[in-house]
Amino acid sequence: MLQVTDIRENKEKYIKALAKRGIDATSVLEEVLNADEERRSSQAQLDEVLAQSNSYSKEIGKLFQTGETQRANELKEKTVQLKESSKQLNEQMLAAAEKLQQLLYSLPNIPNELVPAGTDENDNEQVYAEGEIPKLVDGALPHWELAKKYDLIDFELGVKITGAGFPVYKGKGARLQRGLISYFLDKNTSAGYTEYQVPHLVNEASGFGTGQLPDKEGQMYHVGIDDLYLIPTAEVPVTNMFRGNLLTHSELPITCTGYTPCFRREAGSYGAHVRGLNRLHQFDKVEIVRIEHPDNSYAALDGMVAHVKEILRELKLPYRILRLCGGDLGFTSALTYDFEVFSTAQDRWLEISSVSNFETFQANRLKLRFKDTDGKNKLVHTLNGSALALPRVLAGILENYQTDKGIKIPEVLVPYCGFDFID
RNA sequence: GGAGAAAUGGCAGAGUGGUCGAUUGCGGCAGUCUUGAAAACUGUUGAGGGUUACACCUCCGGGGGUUCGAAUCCCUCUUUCUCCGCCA
Repeated sequence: MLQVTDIRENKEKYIKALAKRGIDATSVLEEVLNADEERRSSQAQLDEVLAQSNSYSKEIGKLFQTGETQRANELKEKTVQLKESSKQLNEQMLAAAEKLQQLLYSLPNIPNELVPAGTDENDNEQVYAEGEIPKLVDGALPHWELAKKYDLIDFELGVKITGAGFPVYKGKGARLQRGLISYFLDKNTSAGYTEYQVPHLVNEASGFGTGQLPDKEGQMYHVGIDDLYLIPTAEVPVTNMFRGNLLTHSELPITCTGYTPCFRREAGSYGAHVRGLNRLHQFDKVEIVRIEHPDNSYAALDGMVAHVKEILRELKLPYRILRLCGGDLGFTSALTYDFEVFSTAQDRWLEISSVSNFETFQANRLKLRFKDTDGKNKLVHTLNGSALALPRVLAGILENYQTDKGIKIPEVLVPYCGFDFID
């Protein structure tokens, strides 16, 4: 959520920045400032009435103590009217505050200066690429056929017990998944991230905290009877562990990692691009989350990018890094780098990680602050990234490591899998 | 699921209708001492809104009520603890 105090002072900056997302925010921001003005003026009037009322009360107390009941009762009558008007003003103030809140909820984060202008994924800017694209054998298969051929994943079985987008991993396929999760967690913890196991369902307040609610409600599975949401990413429970906290500056940075399944309804897209592991309703992901001092958040973002790079380098997968353009940037993000692995058999890039700095956007909703060295309470910066999302990494491994005899296992994963070849 | 107790500032923990936005301890910050650090001592320190700055307003788990006045009394919800039941 954007900070209204900052909008008040830098309206033009916000209009300019949001234009990068293709949003003309001129009139919305005008409404924001009007609602803010309305809230403040009705609050000021209310405060005045309450101040008067408070001073009467104090006086009445004193009068009773000195036994001047007559005078006290006279004053009591004066407070009746004040009460009535305070009630009215309070309603006015709450209505304006609510309106302001709704307007602010509707506005996405403002992009960082580095974010290129653009409308969709075609305008994303490639900033890095590494790894050789392998030459595959004749008749190389896409991963969904490899999965079937070597009996690694059963998509139909998942359809039977749940529905499309809920695959069943089997045998070496299941073991490879487990190996990847352990490998990722080990990489993250040895880079200093603390491992967490968190709930896979969260309450409404957590959904609001990280920005999934209210604008992306339809993307989460909702358990109505208990009013809980299945998490779309570990980001939600992990970041919300710190909701409402006031940290000391010496506690920063806080770095967490966690493996969770992720649940996404993602309605609306069909065809070859969602075949196999390309898009799922349930998938596994290892996430890294950082809570940072504002001065350090962009250095931290670079550090996270370097960390993910190292993992992909070890896996020897060909990948590239994109800086997302304004039109493709997530609602809550100020700057995002997407990592994509090249799927040779499909001849296309698959997104496997997204690393973002949210600056104060989440922290403002979360009321997650720290006491800085100057004694002032400030909002922290939150960041997170996938390190990594499993299905497409698995797809990339299966496709890029295939030979005419079977599938090789990347060297670093062999100790985690207990085998080096799938045939 | 049933019965009882509780929820207070970053943390711990006093406070049962009127100088209580809250005693105290720890922690934090600043200083003295020290080559430096620790210890000790001194000072300072809740959050939010509002103001150029003050003033002022709100906040003692959430919501509602009683009262001129509520951390304090009443209702309700949530959570935690103890006991019982059930159970991986």
